[in-house]
Amino acid sequence: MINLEKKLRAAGLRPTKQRLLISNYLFSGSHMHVTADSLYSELSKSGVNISLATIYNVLNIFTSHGLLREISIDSSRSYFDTNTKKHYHYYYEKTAKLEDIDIEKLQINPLPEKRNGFDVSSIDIVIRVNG
Amino acid sequence: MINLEKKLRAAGLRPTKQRLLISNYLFSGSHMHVTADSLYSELSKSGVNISLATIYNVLNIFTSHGLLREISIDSSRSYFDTNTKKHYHYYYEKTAKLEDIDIEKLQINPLPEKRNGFDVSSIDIVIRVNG
DNA sequence: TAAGGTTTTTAGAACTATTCTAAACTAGTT
DNA sequence: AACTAGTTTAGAATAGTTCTAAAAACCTTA
Ligand SMILES: [Mn+2]
Ligand SMILES: [Mn+2]
Ligand SMILES: [Zn+2]
Ligand SMILES: [Zn+2]
Repeated sequence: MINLEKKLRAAGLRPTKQRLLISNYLFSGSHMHVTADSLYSELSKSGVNISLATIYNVLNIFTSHGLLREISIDSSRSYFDTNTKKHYHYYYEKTAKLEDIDIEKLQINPLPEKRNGFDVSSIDIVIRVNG
Repeated sequence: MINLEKKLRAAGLRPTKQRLLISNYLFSGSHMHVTADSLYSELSKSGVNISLATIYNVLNIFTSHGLLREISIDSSRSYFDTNTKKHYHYYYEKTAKLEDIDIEKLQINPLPEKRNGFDVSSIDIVIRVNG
């Protein structure tokens, strides 16, 4: 968890108790996709009680500091992704779960870089499957 | 507007006054992307007063009957697209406006058809530009 | 290590997009 | 015209998220 403190400081964030607990959940294993609610209830389940306001604060500030990426999948809630590298997603409609697609697995031609003089800031691909 | 009545009947929907007015706005010109709120205020502006509840009802029922397609761009609101053919989108972040990308303009390789035994139900691509 | 200023956390209120409720109205059928 | 099922509506309810402002924690400096 000392490396988590470094990670937060490197991002310009104070390593508070709550941020470290959330980081420990999000960044200690493999990549994951969470919603505010799923994060809140997973932490609660394991005895970590952090207010929902803080969950939202931390998800938003982690996102604005590049530790998370926000994904629009469903207009009723936000997903946050611990994988901040470029990649795409499968979305399982029944379970509402996401799965990463490595960027090399899907070629896009031509890869757009500009449109009407504006830079492309991201390319979001979601492949929805009926399962 | 007689063709709009036919269009609604063909979709299995009663051509009520409100549905015809909304259809006239949505389906008489070229394709467009609306939110419940933009549709409500555009209609109001032109003197067509339909309750917001009906706007939502109609957008949802048109979507479930294949006359519209719902797009997730922003977790804070839903967009509805009068273009129901397969296509992709540019999203202008500053103006929050969408622009269609013809499916032939963007090649995806390999085009996924299945994942873990589940059929692909749609492929959503959004290219965000900073303008 | 103790202040002291600044940032963060928190409970609960507020906000906003959307859906629900149930009563009034309308469309299609006989 | 009367009947029935479907639709519209205002307003209430819901749910995800943000705001407020007071208390707590963090970090710098002495
Ligand atoms: Mn956010
Ligand atoms: Mn909907
Ligand atoms: Zn991901
Ligand atoms: Zn479109």
